[in-house]
Amino acid sequence: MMPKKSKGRQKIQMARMEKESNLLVTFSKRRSGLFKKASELCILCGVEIAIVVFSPGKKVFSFGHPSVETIVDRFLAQNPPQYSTTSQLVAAHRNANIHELNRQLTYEINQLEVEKVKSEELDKFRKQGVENHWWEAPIERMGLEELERLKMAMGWLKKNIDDQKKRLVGASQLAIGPVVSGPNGLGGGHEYIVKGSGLEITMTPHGFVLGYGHFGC
Amino acid sequence: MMPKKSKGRQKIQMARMEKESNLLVTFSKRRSGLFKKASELCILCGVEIAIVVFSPGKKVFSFGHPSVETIVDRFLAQNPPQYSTTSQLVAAHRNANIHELNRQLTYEINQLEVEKVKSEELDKFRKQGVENHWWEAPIERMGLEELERLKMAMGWLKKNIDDQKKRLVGASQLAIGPVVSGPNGLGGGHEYIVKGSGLEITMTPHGFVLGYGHFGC
DNA sequence: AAAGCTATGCTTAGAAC
DNA sequence: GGTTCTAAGCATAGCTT
Repeated sequence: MMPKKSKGRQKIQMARMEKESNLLVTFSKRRSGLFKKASELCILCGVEIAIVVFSPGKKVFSFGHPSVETIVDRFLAQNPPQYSTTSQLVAAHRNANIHELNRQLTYEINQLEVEKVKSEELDKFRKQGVENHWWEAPIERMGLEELERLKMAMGWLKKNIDDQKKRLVGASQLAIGPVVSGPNGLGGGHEYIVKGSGLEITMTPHGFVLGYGHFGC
Repeated sequence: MMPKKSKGRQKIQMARMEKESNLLVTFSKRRSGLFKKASELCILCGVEIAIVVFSPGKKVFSFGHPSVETIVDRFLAQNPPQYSTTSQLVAAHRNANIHELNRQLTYEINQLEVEKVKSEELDKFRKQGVENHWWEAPIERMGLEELERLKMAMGWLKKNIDDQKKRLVGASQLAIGPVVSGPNGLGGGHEYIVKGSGLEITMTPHGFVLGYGHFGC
């Protein structure tokens, strides 16, 4: 009888691994497994997921569908830190939403500029045959349609930002920039900006962001 | 011979599940599995992970160690959207870092106020015997030490924010609020704020945030 | 250190409650 | 809607290359 070639998988203690070499291998394997599980959850249940991992070597790995930024923005918009009683902090947070709008818009505009580069990078990744998960699939097929929606989204976002800026500072200039809050730290007239539909709809209109996952770093 | 009581696990197609009832059950099971995998990766490899999931019902579920906010902030600080050639957008982004500083500080300040409430909520969760994962472990044991570090971090962050505000607008007031950029959209003197060590060190000093995971919503 | 192997432990689909 | 059970599918620790 042949001796067994391997003892197979052995149980391990749930504690930080001692051997650094094992730890690195395990991290790589389990990170891959985690991302695969996430992708399956996306596919099976049609949900949106973002994962950010800082490796033992402090490098960042991320998984996102449709993108980490999309989900993070929505998370931050919906889980704003609770307000302090300090009026300055309240004022700072009121502007946060305008800022998030700015960032979202800028992000989307920049996608136009970096899309080609990213596409090439993804192609390189795939040709190196690293892995073959669906989130590394060709970006090309979502080029045209998304660009069209993006164009609409941009116009819409820009209008909303401008409207909200007018409400906040009474200014009518279209330039995108920081907005200062009024002197009254808790004035009721602006509250709806924080929790109102204006922000939620504007920030993350369903399907209005370029949807693709990205990987590694 | 007894008839088999179950066919056991059956293979499924990797595509969106048809039956909505099955989809909901699968989402719940697999989300739980995903978070468990993440927690194991945290423990075994000592890494930091954030997961945000938007459920089929658009509710948000999150896993984070030490916290979603910590990791998201670091991710955003390290993956800033590429600059557009549009000067307004550049200006908007320059202020983004100050804003992130503000948000981080505000978040940490507010932790002081909400910690007790969260602790009680977690206790309730545990007493309901929902699950028994480590990230739902008692928050009490990290109360004192973290509060001490938080106190230091607050002073440090406040100083940095003030310093950077002075550089940007020449103002010396300590009030936390939005900062306007100079008229020249691409002035070289402020560039270091975007990528410089001031932000990176200030935003996410290792171990300077309240470290605990949170769950559900 | 990255890729493949294999036996074993872990996850989970389907069903019943 | 949640729980529990079962058996089959899947992930992966320890090896080897």
